[in-house]
Amino acid sequence: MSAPLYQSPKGVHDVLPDDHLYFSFIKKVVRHHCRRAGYRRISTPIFEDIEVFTRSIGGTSDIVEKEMFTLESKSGKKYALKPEGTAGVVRAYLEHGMQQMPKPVELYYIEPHFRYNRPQKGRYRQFHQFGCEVIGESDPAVDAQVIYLAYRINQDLGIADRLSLQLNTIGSMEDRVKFKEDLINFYTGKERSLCEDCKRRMLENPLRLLDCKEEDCQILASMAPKFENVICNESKEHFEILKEYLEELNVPYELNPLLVRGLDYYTHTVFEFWSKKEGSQNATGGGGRYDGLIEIMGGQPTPAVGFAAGIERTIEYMKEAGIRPPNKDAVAIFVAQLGLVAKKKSLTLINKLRDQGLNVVGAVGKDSMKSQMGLADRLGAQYSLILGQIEVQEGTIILRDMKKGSQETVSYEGIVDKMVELLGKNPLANKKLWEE
RNA sequence: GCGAACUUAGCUCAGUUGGUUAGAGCGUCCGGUUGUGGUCCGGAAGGUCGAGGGUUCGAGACCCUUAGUUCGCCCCA
Repeated sequence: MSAPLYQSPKGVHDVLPDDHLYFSFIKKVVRHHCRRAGYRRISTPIFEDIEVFTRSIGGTSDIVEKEMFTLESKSGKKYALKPEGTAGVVRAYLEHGMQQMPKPVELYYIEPHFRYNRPQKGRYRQFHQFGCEVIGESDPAVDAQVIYLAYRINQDLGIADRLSLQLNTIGSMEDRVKFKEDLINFYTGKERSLCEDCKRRMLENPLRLLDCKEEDCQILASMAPKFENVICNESKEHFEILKEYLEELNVPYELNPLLVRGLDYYTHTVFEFWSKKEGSQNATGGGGRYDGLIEIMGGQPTPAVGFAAGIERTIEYMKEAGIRPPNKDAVAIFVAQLGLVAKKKSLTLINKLRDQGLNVVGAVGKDSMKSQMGLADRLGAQYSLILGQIEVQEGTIILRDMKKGSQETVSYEGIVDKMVELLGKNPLANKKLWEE
């Protein structure tokens, strides 16, 4: 079957068991750190009224212009699959009156997202992000703590030193409007010296003009108006204090005056985690402050900060770093059996072992000892328990250490306790899972 | 959305200037006599060479179309 009848659509992929080891691990680390910092988990729908996104992200952003998966109901209502997390969280915040909650409101999410763009490695049409939002506090200490949380998660995932934190401030919304005007004024009349891309950038995203790699454009960029001259004092001060906090927290960062983010709602602080390696799709995540967004979405003016990171890209970097997540699926015990009576008896034994919190697999549909042991080996079982007709009669069972290759015949009576002793007690054993 | 490369068994890849029944390694399954794995030996299954069309006596190899993947641009997760 070299050409399967069906395959997954372009740019979307199955998450296979081996990759779920990474997914589960990342989820665990994220939950652990968010919980400790007082965040609570939120999930928003996979699709929303399209305006939730167009209004928040900004009509001229790439995401809204060409990367949204749109849906239309039979009655003509327009929806879009969520391309990022913040818009939906803010919508939920306002819809459920979370303004009433003690401030700041701290929320985190681990969710699939969708963008209709041309797939490449690390850039898919369905991808997963974890992220967090802190709503209702403007103090730069919160920015610092959000950045620290992201950094700390990267540390526990083993990729912190492979990433560099790029940091910048983009001022208030007014500052940026003013700066864009200044830039356009400066470049007007100089279009002839610009490359084709920059001519387009001038109309679509003037801030990107400063970032062009063409030599002529760089010369012009070096003479262009400086953002420092436009930025308001409040934003400058906010940024200065943030940098001090980051130093106090020992979070290394690089100032990057050219860092701008693709979503319109950001204000003041912006940051991204970039790979230290050369490459294009190299940001694992990023975020920033969005003090204007809640008002844009119909709420009271409310300051907020957040960040989000891509799980697929994070996994890429973990693999590069040689990080192997723990395998909670590993089989501890394989139960082999011979004869009908033994098979029947083994079914109960398997369940008793499982109830002790052990991962146990039994042979089903395999009759020869040889193929059963072969299976135990390939499953990577630490121990095999062998129950045959003789053992059933004698009230014994064979316990085989697969790694050592040695085995002994022990009493069937105490085998469950013995296995628990050998493999370590599981705190969840014999306990209702909903009890703390 | 633009430019380019790639696409042969489950996986990683061979396949000489177009020529007989398309190969290897790994993996899978089954054996190497009585109830035992990982090594070794033997055997088997598995491919209409991404799909569709064309050129040719003849195409995995050449041409066109299409799909997917990857790289660059754009942008970001």
